[in-house]
Amino acid sequence: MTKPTPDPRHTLTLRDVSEASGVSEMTVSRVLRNRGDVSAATREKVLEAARALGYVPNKIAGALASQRVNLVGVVIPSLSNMVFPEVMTGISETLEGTGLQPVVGVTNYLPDREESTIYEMLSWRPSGMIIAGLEHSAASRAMLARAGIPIVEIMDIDGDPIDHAVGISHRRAGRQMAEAIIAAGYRRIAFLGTQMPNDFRAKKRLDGFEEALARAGLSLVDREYYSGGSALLKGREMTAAVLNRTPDIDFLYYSNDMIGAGGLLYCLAQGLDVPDRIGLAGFNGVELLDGLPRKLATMDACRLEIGRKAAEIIAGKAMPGEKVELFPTLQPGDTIRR
Amino acid sequence: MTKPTPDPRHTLTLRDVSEASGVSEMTVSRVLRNRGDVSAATREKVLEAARALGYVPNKIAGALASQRVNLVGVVIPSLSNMVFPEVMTGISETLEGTGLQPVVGVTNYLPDREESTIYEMLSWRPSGMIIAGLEHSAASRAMLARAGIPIVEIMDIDGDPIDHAVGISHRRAGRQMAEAIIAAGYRRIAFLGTQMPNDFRAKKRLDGFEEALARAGLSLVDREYYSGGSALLKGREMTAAVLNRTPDIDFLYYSNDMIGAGGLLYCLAQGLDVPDRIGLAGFNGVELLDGLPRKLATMDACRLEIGRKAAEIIAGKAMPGEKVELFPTLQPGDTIRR
DNA sequence: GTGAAAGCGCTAACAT
DNA sequence: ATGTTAGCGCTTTCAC
Repeated sequence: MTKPTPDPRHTLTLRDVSEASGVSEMTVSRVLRNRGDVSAATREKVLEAARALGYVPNKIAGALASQRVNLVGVVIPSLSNMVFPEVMTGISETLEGTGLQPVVGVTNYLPDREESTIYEMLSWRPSGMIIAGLEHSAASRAMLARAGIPIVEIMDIDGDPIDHAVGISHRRAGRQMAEAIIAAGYRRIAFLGTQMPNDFRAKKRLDGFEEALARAGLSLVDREYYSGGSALLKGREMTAAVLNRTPDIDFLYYSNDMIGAGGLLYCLAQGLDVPDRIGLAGFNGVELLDGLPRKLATMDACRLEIGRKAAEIIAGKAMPGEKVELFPTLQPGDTIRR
Repeated sequence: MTKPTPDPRHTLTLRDVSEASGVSEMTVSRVLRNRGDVSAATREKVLEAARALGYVPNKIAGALASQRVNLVGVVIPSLSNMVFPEVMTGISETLEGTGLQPVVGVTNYLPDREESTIYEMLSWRPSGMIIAGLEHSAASRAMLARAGIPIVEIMDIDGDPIDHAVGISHRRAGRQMAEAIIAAGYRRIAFLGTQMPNDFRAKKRLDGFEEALARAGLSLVDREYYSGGSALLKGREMTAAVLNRTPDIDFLYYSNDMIGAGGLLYCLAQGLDVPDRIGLAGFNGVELLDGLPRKLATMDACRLEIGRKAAEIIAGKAMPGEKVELFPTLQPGDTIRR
């Protein structure tokens, strides 16, 4: 009298649930998707059977049949620098409840990887794509433009978006920071950044920064680049190197908060008078800074808001113009003279 | 004489490439997958046509037909604490070149979200799943066990894996740290952790830690939990609270390096003699510590190695036993008396 | 080396 | 409220 247990090595299909419940495949499908009118009785029978069997629907088949995929591709350069996790939070939060699911791809700032990641993602026919930056290979742009889905380029608005863009002007952010520094009376200003040839946003910030310096008749008195390793440690080392080489520097502008924090710890350890003898500023507004002995000047990159807005566009909750510009706030902290 | 440009609003299919190149769909498919014997001439024709049209294959249809999906589901609780990004790096590195692609889902330590993430992922019929932790809902375990694909539970080995497990013993890690602390002569020891009811690994570390204390006739003299906010700042605040409440504490054991780093900065700012008057230790071995003024004692969680090993199992490059145990090394740094 | 036919597991559209 | 039919865009299998 053994019930014929279904072969556990066979992945279950709608048909199995249909047979187990004595209801047609179509009605089973309706129940499982909460679609159309199904009587409470059949509904119960079906759910019961599906649960008992441990049925997991096959979205591949569903997607092919319905031409609908509830996935949103998200392509970002890195996960390790505190900025993209927060963007992801904004995206996930907003997608929650829309039935859409983010799928993340990381490119490590490599254009080739970006291109293949985009290709790979598009081949799954997602409902939309969110991509960091406005600089992409011609092939990438072409693929995205042809895909027939909403494309949102995030973080940056200094350039021409393929479809939509949500971000800040990094050029302007650099300019603004330079103006604040100059207004505070600093004159011998150095730049310290990570060597990332493909970090176009850092480059734009520096461009804007130097532009504002030039307008004030100033220029950078030194600059230092590093790559790899612990950002905090690198910040220390770079700062030591620059201050040894050019002792009369009175301001250190960092391309991001982590190396800025390293620099700040170094200056404090050296007993330098911050911000009177020397000022410092970073970029991003990472919450890490809240725990430091002194608060580094920085500029909020609007990461959470960017994630939210981008997701809203994909979810059709926003009917924006081509570009959505957000405006970062300068947080002077304790490292710029007042 | 206008060439009939294909409707750009229509997503391209193999058929379009077939017509454009005058080669059968089947042969086009072969070329695009580098399968079987195709003459160099046809090959060129096909690739040319595909490129010209901007064809992107439809993996949904491909997967349905071939019953093969090159995706590996990775389910982790968080992206923001430095530990999982490194695990991801290990996974990506190892999957590189195998044709497999990781797809990440984040659960925020919520069992319900974990369950739905697993369900969602399994419904895409991935080639394997990598999941943080050994504690899952009964439904999650059942789904995974039934899926018929390799399942690797990572980070922890204190428990019963569904299929494979790769990780360290957190219980033992806690024990080891306690033993080192006791051996260094500390006796009034407090614990500081983030309030995460579902962080089972932190809990196991604490269990092991207290077990070793008990064996030495000791017990925690104080404990403090916090949740949310900047970990560095929380570390500061918790440390201040504990030291005010129990001034004669001589050692602070933190559940992770970030709050430990905050505590260390606090102690140094207070002018406390570290490690003689008071010692500190964290957990994880994050590279961030390299940039601090003094190096926090910690224990490497073998994150990169865990990611690599897990991916090797999925990729079939390793034929391991059920559990793969890795052994973290204790890094005494500058905050434990020698 | 190339092509034709069948079908993967599901859902849209149309019955009833 | 439920069932039937005809694909979705590929790949497998087999034929030539």
